[in-house]
Amino acid sequence: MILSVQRRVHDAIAEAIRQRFGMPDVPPFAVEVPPTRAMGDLAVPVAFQLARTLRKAPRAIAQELAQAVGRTPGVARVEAAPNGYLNLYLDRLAFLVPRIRQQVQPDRAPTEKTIVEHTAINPNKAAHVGHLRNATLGDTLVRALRFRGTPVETQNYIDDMGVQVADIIVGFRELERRTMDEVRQIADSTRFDYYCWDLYSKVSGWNEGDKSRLAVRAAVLHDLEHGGNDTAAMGAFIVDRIVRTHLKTMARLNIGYDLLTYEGDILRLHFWTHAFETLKAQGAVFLQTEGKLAGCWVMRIEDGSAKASAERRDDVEPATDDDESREKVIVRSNGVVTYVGKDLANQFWKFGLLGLDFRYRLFATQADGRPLWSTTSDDGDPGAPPFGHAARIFNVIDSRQMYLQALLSQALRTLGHPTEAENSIHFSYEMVGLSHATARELGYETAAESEEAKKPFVEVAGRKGLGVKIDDLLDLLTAKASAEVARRNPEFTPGDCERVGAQIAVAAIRYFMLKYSRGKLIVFDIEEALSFEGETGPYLQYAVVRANNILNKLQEREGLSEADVLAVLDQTPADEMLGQGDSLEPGEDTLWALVFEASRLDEVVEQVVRSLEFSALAKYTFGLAQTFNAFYHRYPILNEERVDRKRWRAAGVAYVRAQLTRALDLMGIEVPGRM
RNA sequence: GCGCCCGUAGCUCAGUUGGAUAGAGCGGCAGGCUUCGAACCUGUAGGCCGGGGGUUCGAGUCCCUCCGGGCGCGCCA
Repeated sequence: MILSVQRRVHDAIAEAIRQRFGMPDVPPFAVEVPPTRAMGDLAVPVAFQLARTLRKAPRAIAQELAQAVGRTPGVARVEAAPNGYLNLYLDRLAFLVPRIRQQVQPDRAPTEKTIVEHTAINPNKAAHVGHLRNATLGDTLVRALRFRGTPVETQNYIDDMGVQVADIIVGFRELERRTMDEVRQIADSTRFDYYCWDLYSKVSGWNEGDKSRLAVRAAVLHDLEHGGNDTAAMGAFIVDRIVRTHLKTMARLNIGYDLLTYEGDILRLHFWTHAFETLKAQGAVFLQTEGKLAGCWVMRIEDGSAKASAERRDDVEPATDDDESREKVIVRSNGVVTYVGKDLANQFWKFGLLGLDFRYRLFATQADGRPLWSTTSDDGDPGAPPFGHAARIFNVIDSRQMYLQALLSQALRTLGHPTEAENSIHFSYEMVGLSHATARELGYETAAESEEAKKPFVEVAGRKGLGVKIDDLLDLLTAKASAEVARRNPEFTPGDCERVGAQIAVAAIRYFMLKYSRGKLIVFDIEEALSFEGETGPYLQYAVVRANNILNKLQEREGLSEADVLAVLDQTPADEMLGQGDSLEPGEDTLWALVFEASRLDEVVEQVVRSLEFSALAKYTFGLAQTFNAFYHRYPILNEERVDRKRWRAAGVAYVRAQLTRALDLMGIEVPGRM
């Protein structure tokens, strides 16, 4: 873990600048990691920034600073590079030994309670690859925040009152003429989410067949909202069963939650009514009296996105109400609140600004033993932990909803909560499409000359039943991986193969979802996702498994445990680590370069949380695994004859293994014992 | 029409708050398993970073503009 060292170096150089150049205000500057270890372990380009104000060449400034920086703990020497960089070389042993012994914990950033909301799948059909990206990003964010010590609450929003649920009820009632008992029986005897997947696409077709049929759906929606009738009972049953299938699917991916928030409870506990009063009182919404929106309560949409409003300057004339200043309907003229309204109430509640709270009941106990709570409108469990009251909120939701997410911030600002508006973060990412090849495999043919065939991808559409279900994908990956595991490990039982195969499948799919930056549309292709070679999750697991094997063999053959090796490091000549050995080169490929790279995990996590760009974590971990693979191919460990080298290498392997394991855990990937 | 995102090697993509010689995987070519597991490693070829202006000591990265592609902009969610 390297952040603490970077901070120390930063402060030492800032102090040197103040002293040497008499600058009370040092401009912000970065502490970087230079491209190769030959150039040093840390680098500071501050001389370039100071060149103008000091009217000196960067090189001269760097040289003066190299002199002026006093002895800094952990830093062996400071050099001015000819081009003006300030390069720092760490005191390797002082840096490494405590880290290898796991005596240096990651810095705990002082942070306040954070809520991450993700997954939020409509509870009316099976989960597909689009949902997969959402849940993987959300869960990885949760893990990254926890890693740095941030208290996180993970919420999964359940839209149990929406059109999609209504459609499924219409399907059972109108298309299949099912009674409640029959629905129950279907749920007990089929993969219910798959059954509903097919039914939903039938209903969509039925709805389109005759527009008057939408009245049936409207009636169902009405009954759902009012409750206390057969429709609501059937809806509640379906939602409960589907939610449980979703949770099961997510559990396969090592994804869990703290709280399920039900839209129905937001309505029944009158969250909206309460929020509405506040919004009216503050003038955030108003009753439109003319035009086509007459009779609706609307919110005026500020021009520009959230980004534009964040950058707004007072000196800029606010865009005069040009054309039609746009308005978003919050309450329809028939008095029914829109989705946005309910979301506003939910967001206020998350910040503890609503003045009302849910009641809670224990919903389930998750695989890792963590309890999963659910909101309820009934009495609730008095022993439930406190929820909500967060200082920051991440809503993980694809970029198509940017516009609506911006409204949440806007409302908070209008209501006089600028800090909460700033901390109301839309974690936006691009959607997942299907490659034409994969769509074809799913039996979806596009006419050769159609508009759709010319597009670069095929859109996932639950409405049309077009999409790759997560469970199908996991089954496919697991089968493939299990077969490979069986081939390589003849002594494994079928159960072993299945268990390890499942771990490999999760690694493959989670890594695949994380390796692209979030602004990139993923064109999902089954062939590609099934790969276990090259830049994939299984490659990463394999590197750790190899490290495990090396350390296990050291134990078996020589009776040396990892602890034994670490214990004697102090008495072991460190030529190998210091780069003083005969056959060693100063640059890459050395043990030092490997363990130094491994120490950067905390720095990478900080960067990832700052940028919400998990591809950086994926690439870092892959690069570290690659460096490690190359290292042990080049330098023997068990078969090294010189005992000092052997010890240091073994210690390095142990450290890299620990850091890789942590990095994989951040991505929700487990490491099998063997594979 | 307005807003957001994308354009980097044959293909799929990385490229840190602007910094040192533009990287990786796949595919191609040439090598490496009696040694700590070849889901691996080594070497090699392959790039006007979509085009054009600008800011800067320095631009793949920031600004403007154009081109190409995607997504939003509903009394749906």
